[in-house]
Amino acid sequence: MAREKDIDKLHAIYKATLQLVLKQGFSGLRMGDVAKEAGIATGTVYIYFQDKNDLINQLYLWLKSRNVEAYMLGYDASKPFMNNFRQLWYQYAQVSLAAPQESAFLEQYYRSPFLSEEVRNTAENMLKPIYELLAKGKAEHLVKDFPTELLIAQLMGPIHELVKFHAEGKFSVDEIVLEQAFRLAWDSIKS
Amino acid sequence: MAREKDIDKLHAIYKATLQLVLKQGFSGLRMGDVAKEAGIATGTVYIYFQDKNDLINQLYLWLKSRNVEAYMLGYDASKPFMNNFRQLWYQYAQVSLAAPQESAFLEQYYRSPFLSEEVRNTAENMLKPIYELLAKGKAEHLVKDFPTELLIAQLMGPIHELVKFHAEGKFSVDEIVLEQAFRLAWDSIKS
DNA sequence: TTTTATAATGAATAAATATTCACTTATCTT
DNA sequence: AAGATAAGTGAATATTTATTCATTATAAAA
Repeated sequence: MAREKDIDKLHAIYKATLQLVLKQGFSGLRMGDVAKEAGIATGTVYIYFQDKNDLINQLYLWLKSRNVEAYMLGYDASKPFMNNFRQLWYQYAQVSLAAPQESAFLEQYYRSPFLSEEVRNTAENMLKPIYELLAKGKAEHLVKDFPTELLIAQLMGPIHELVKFHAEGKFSVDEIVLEQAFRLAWDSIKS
Repeated sequence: MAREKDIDKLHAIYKATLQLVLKQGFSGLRMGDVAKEAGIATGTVYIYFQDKNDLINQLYLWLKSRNVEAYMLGYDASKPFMNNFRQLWYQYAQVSLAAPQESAFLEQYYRSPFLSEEVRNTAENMLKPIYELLAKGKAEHLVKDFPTELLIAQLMGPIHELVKFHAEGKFSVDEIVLEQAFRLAWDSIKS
């Protein structure tokens, strides 16, 4: 009973926090600034989050699940390996490139000391379908019989790196480059 | 004339800072702790560094140059492409794996808002020989004629990713895995 | 409409911590 | 050996900032 929490305020806090963290890093993040940017009072932030650390953890989880949802769109384990591989690779790349700052945040904070073990594990679990897909590719002799973790590193690494280049404006990733990148990825792991 | 700065103290400060940043992140870094860990007085840190930000920037530069020096060891642009490529790839991977935390620090802070533009550029320049090597490989038709940045991303990305896995203890990178990783790298970019 | 539980506020509080500085110590020069 | 210059110290200061809390506003339930 009584008044309910406002989902819009929650989202406003998330957005404000992301923006500030990207601009100034975690150490530059002030709860007062978050509140100001979100258009609410300082104390209100503490109604939605226990403390600063909780806020960062929840933000991470929020962004990560939106992210996973986006690149897993239309994924269906029963489809042939190559279809799923191509689709997943492109979607992961495109989603990452479309919001490079969010990707950078997710990448950076996954290893930061701020994330709780629990949140880290939750994020880890979201990669499961990718592991399973590669296992399938190996079983069908389409992919080199190397450790799955190695293959994952080989596939995700270049995308992460490209996203960073792209975000820095050092190198623009267009359609053509994306196709070239996919070719590199596939040439790399195909058996 | 008069007393000179003590290089051992400088290094002690660097080491203390690195250790603390790795454990608690930049936001958890306290100048008092740095001094304590380095076995000197708080004020002394300010004789060696202007402020906290300067300390982080200088630390980055210090680690980066040691890092580059280590993996560039024995590099000689006049040797055949494949020799240099193999050597550089292995050295980069081994150096990174040998000190995964330092590598993580370098990777993470390269994109952080704390690094000054100048330091960032200096770091960027250190990659030049790698760019030149790949350009040579393309010119000799040994490597796919794709943008150099794309090839760099394809080569460095997986190593960075592997180092992270390795550091987390999620996946142990031994001799065999390293050979497999090299094979993936080469299969990927060879023309 | 009244009651009630909870959201929202933001000034005040409580810490935390970067930085300074008056003073001491060490080392170099003459 | 004396003087000069800069390193080294760490308690005191200044500042920044997370968090609290007394109070008010709001929406759901009775």
